[in-house]
Amino acid sequence: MGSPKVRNMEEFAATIGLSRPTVSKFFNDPASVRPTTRAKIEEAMERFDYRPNMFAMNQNRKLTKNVGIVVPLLVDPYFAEIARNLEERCFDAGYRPTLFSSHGTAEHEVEVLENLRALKPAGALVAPLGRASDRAALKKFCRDVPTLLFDSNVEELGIGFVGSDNAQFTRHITDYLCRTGEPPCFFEMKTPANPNAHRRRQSYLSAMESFGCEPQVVSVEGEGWNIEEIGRLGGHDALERQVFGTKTILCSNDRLAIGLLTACYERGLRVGRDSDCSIRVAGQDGHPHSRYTCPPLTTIAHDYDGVSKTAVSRLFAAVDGRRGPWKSTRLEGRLILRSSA
Amino acid sequence: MGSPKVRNMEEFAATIGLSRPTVSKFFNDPASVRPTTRAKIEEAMERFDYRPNMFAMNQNRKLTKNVGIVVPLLVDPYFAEIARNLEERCFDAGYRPTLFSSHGTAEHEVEVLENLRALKPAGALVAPLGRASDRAALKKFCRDVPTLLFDSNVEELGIGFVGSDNAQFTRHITDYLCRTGEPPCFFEMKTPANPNAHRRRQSYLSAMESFGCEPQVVSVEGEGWNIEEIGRLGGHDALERQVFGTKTILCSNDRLAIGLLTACYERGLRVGRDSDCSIRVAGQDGHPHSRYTCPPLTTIAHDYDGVSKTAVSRLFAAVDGRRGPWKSTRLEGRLILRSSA
DNA sequence: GAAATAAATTTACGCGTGTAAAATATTAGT
DNA sequence: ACTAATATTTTACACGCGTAAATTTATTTC
Repeated sequence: MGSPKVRNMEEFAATIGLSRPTVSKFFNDPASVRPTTRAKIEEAMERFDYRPNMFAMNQNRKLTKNVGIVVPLLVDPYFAEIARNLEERCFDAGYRPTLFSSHGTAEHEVEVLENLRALKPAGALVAPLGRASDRAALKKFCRDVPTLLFDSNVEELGIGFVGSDNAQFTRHITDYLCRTGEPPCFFEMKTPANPNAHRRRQSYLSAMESFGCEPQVVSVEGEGWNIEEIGRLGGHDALERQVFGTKTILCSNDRLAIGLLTACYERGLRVGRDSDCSIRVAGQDGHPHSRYTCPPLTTIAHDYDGVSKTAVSRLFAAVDGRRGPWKSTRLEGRLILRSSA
Repeated sequence: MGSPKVRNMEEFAATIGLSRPTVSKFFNDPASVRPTTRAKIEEAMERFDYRPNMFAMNQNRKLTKNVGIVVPLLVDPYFAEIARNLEERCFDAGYRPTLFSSHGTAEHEVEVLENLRALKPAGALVAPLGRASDRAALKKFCRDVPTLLFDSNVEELGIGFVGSDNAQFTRHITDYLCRTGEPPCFFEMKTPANPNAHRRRQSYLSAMESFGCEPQVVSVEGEGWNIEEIGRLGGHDALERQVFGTKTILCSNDRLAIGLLTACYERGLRVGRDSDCSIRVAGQDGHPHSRYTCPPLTTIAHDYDGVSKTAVSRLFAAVDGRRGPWKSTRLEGRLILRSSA
């Protein structure tokens, strides 16, 4: 208990009778010092529970083990989940991940990038805000640190992009909906924060066209990230005014679908594919919560593991010098059939 | 565009013809330098977009504006939400919040605390893991940096504790359930990760006793943080074996309730307080998603704003030297009546 | 306009660490 | 036991910045 406070590596080294650089070498690689000194250091670590200052370490280090992970918003379980997945993989690869959230605004995004740069990261995994992102700041960051973009692509920045094939997502689920019933109407936000939304709408339009169906898009008002509520209110409005031309609704994303499901519930509409149901609702994303809606939401899920695995391995390849040309990888989604559609 | 790279404050100051400390003073307080030099610096900031290294700044600073926020798990929307709330308040107060997640394990928790300490924070807001936490490490941390505990209390550490009055939560909602129908059965995890769960069970037991009702607790198996699934599986099992003695079920938390709701749905049980419903389900927490379950979940919500406001103001009071004796504040929950119970 | 005073700036050192080059200790070979 | 080769440790400087004390410059007073 009576651990005398050892404030820095200098003092710590002194208590053992070694010089600081020797101890520094030990922390960098315990096998690089003589077994006897190593034992002495390890013994001292028990007595004084000293640990080197992570930030001072990285200050003057040539190659750090830091990896920055930036997501637009942590309160969205989708980002929280993929961030957790990425963090774990970095950690297992011997790197030290640090998570940042842009809080949904471009100002925070550039600030976060600036702070991240100060960490001298070996690399970064960033999911940009998209439309709203400060292109110049992002570009400058990518020029300085090996960066792999994920979730949403912005130009051809960094070492590459890994994300989902949104076009395939929408085409696939639209196809499923067409083959199992009425062609779907597309339910989306008028001004979505995420650029993937545009790609999904485009894909819906072209898919419908190729199936020889008449596309129909319902865009609801609403700003910000409280997407479930936007879906609920917009759903009520659309249902009230009967602007859905069909009984099948494909939502631009799961959070919107969750809100719409609630609107349906509140209006006493039975949702599902059974004959006694009056409406079918499908989402897109494979949101952690989609399993627990009622009825459970039919959706097309991101390949979380595939995306994070590919992203991390490609980043580390670049960090290790095996940097190829800029490359974009878009993974296909997996259709999750549940009872909502 | 042709911004010549300025690597550090020294180089930046040189381009203006000033010494570094002057520029340092400027960044610390722009009003502390002569208006003419201030203009020169600001002009140079435009040309070379230089920003000081945040971590180097804090290295030798007497009082930083850093505030560490530690939560057990970011994938839980409850923690994500309260963390966001706290971050915003810190930011608005002129502080620089940094968010850390313990990833649900004690090892990560001590590591996170250690890294946080290296940031030389002015203060910290930490939600400990609870039972699993490394007491000694937490104690040592609290001794060194002004720390306010939130969500779950561990001994009387730091400058105080701010959280919810779990006893009141359970008593209040138990009271409501008793007065509006059958007394509830308590549905919980056998080995919950969060210590608040124990308090809630105790409160349920004493509340039932004081109402003169026979308490009944159903504890389900399951480790880890995939609580919805634990609730769903445990719910199926309990429903199958008919171990719920009543038609009213109070869950230890909302995530468990969400899982139970899904189990009910899958078994074709109508949930709600209407006469045609066979079961009532209530949760506790006011989880961001509880609004969107179906039926919408009756629950008792944390006073998110109250907790974060109190936590932040008390921390800053202590940071500013106005540190009173250790104090615990437990805020009451707000009953949210929805149709599930 | 010189002296006194106030304000701004610079000098010099410190924070806790990494790292190349120099010095020292250890081991191998004879 | 002695020298050469090698492994280990130390010396010396670097990183990007804060800050007290000393110095310079600007402002006020008479």
